[in-house]
Amino acid sequence: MALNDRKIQILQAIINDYIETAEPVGSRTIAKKYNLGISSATIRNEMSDLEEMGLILQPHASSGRIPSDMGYRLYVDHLMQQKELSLDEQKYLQGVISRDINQIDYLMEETAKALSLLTNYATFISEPVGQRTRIKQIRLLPLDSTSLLLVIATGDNFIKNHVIKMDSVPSEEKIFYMGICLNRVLQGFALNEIDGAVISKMQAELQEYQELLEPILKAIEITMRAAEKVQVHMSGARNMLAFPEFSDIQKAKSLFQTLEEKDVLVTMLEESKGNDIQILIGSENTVQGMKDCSVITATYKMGDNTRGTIGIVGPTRMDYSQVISVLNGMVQNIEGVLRNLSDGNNKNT
Amino acid sequence: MALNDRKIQILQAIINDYIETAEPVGSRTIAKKYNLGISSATIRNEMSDLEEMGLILQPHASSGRIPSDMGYRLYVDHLMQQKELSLDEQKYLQGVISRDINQIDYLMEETAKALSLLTNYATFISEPVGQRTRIKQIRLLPLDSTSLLLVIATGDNFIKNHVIKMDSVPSEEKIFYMGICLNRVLQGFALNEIDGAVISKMQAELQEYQELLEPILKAIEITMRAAEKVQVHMSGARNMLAFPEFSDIQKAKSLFQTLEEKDVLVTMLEESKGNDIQILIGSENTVQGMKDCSVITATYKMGDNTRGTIGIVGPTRMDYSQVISVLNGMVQNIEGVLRNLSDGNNKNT
DNA sequence: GTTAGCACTCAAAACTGGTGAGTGCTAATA
DNA sequence: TATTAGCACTCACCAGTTTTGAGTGCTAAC
Repeated sequence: MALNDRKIQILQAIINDYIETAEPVGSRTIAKKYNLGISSATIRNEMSDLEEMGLILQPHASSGRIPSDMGYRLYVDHLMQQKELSLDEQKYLQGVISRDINQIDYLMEETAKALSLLTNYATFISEPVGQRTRIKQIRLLPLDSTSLLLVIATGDNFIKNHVIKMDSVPSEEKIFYMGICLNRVLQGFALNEIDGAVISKMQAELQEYQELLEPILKAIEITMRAAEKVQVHMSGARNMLAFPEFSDIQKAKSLFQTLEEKDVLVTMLEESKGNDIQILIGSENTVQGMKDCSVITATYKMGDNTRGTIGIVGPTRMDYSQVISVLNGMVQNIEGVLRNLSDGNNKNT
Repeated sequence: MALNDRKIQILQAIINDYIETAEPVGSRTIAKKYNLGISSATIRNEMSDLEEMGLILQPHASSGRIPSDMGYRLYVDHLMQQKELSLDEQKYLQGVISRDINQIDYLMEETAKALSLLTNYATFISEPVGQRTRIKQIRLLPLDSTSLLLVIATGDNFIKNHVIKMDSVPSEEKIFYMGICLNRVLQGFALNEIDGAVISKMQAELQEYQELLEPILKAIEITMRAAEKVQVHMSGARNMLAFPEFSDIQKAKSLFQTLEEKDVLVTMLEESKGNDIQILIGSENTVQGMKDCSVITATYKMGDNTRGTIGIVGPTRMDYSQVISVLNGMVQNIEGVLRNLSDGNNKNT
């Protein structure tokens, strides 16, 4: 059975209508609303074919049809046309980032909020991550008479701190010197590369402060492990409650459970990293609890190999083309802000 | 009309039953279940009085009674008896924190998760904050040929970083020296105290690096503003969906909206800071969107004046005494972990 | 190949009466 | 005088029935 033009028109009509109304679409509706020049009976015959091909399905015997995941896939891959952002939306996008945001985590927070407001779906976003496993700079600073601060910058200029408590802290100069030594030895290393050889080297360099070495090494391990953990921000989960798909409390609850699991979200974002735009429809999602949703992800870049990912979660009948264009717009914007932030917003103003 | 013993017994019965079942409680139920030695008719008369006093109310003409906010208030203030933690719960509490958590934000995250699991309500928690507006130590570190790292430690050992971009970064020694100067001048100051006098002093000290002063000052401002913003972690919002009170999607949505607003949560926690345990019942909440809920907050301390707050949100018929005992237990635990974390978990092991 | 027409299906809405948990009131009782 | 038994009444809820309407598939005619 061939997927001729007319079948495609009908499929498109069904998808458009269902995205809009969330109600199964019947042949008469299509005949009346989209004047394809054929009668409802003919549409019925075609729909019967489309169902046989697995592109649409019937929730129950005497109801209209809804698109299947496979139907959406066909739509997304071949039928959908890119939507342009409305002026309002463009303006809003600009507005959200025009404020001088200069801390990455606020930028993430604001972006997630804006996207969930703009799309009415749920949004999650991971911060830009590059060479985060590798030590770029490592230093020590005195805080007070019993605490020392360990500062580690990773390859992607991500900074992580750790306060080390001890009985008494050496003088400022000694600490400075220790930090320099530490840095000389460990610069460029990843945590799993710090083996016996490296440690002996450190012992040699820091001979005077043997007793401090152990707590410092432990602090480095803790800090690097923490640095490797990627932060993810989530917003707009409540939007999902507005969709009839989730008026069943049980379904809503299990979706919310998934959305609260940051580890799961990170994994999802990791998996799609690299693709400019990735779309996973319903059952295509590997994560349980997302099988009733579609997830669209977009990757943004910040120089080099430093990247982050944005994900939008909606019902399978989400407005794919709108989400994609908003995401594209937002990626542009974030990249702009990050560029501005990383090469000197301090110079102007 | 006096609130005699019998009335109190009846009120208590109504509250207990309603907390358990979420169904309006009738006179016959009370007569059968709680043998107070009086007939349902007598109970009806007493209930009529209790209603007149505003302690209970009737959802509709021929239904049983439910406690009013005022009724809960009386219960919480005078009738409720402290519940002991079950062994399982005590064990769980221990287990949650026995893992070696050494980053404050993970501790917050884990605590919120544990509490929402343990109580089946929603939990939010603010990190320990003390002298966060005051600079305790300030330093500069070189990151690479075009970026400088500003590190600020505030009075409560909270660390905040900021990467400053510039055309070229001076030598390590010069930066070290600049950092020391900066520290000498600014130590002990709050952002709003850095006035003309202080700035001229800095200009004098850093004469050689006039052109760096402006970006550094700007970075200090940004960083201190960010430091002042208190982080809050939220968990278990989905639990609220399990309660019949929120089976109305609209109500659920507006509650979720409030729970997603971190600023609102911070305000709520701030307002209750200082009180060991604070209970706000239904309409007593100033925050719109929480008027159908009760919020119990507890303050935990970390030496000096450094404090954080935990909040538990549930329906007004929440299990107050259980939540209070769990909160008390958790405060003990957190304080333990923080104490351990701040006076040298690095020494042992 | 297309369409009009018709019998059929089935979910959802509207209506029905019955049930039961609750009330308030009153009169009898201790 | 406080308590209680008894009774009429209310009203949400449930189960069953009917009605409605949007939908289908099939068939015969164009």
